[in-house]
Amino acid sequence: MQPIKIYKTLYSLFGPQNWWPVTDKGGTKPTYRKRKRLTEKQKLEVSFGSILTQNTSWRSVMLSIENLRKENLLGIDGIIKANPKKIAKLIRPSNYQNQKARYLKNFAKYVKKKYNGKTNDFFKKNVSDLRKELLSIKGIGQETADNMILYAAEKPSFVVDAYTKRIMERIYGEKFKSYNELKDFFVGKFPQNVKFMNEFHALLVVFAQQYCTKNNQKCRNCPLHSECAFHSRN
DNA sequence: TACCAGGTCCTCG
DNA sequence: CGAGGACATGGT
Repeated sequence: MQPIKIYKTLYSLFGPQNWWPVTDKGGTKPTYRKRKRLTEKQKLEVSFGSILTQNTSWRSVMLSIENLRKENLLGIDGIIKANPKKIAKLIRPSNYQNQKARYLKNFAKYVKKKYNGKTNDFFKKNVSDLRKELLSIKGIGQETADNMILYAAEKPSFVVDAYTKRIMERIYGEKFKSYNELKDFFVGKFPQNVKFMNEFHALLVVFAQQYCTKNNQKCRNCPLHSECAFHSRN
């Protein structure tokens, strides 16, 4: 089964996901809504969320984001000035709070230093350069970098996460040793446009959570059941 | 109770 | 390089 067919099947089942959830003007929490274009503030919120959601459920991350907003800390300058312990306390719900407080500061300091705090200028760069710069920041690994490129900078990039790995290894019946090996597998197999890549990744997440679970207890009603190598073997 | 959740860094071989 | 440990909360 081609990746494009996986996409079509999941899309017809779940519909558009409209990622990444962000807070609208005057709102108090991130929501999934259709939006034409992100404001600079929203791009920053997506960036922070990308870091906070590392190995953590989105539900917990929302609490952290709400906490940060209450203290007016969803901005470059705010994070730079804030005491690390204060940040850690606010983002505690999303786990690894001390580490992630550092990561947020690293990101903010980088944008401040290299782009005078203008997140928009940073995200205007071409994908290749942007990715390199993101990866140079301690706390931003490959997945977080791709995530920011796709959902904050709104440029084409394929995000590989634990869900993607699990799904693909089951469907295709082969192991992918590294992040890049899995990413390379998809090269040339689907359109390289933002909308498609945005929805594809989001759909894979929803699919993994609802059907392709770790304990494979939900295989029974799986929409990709018949074309899954894992299922065929069992 | 244990296990998992939209990873990354560091160290060691 | 790639494996293995640290990080260290909240939900089920």
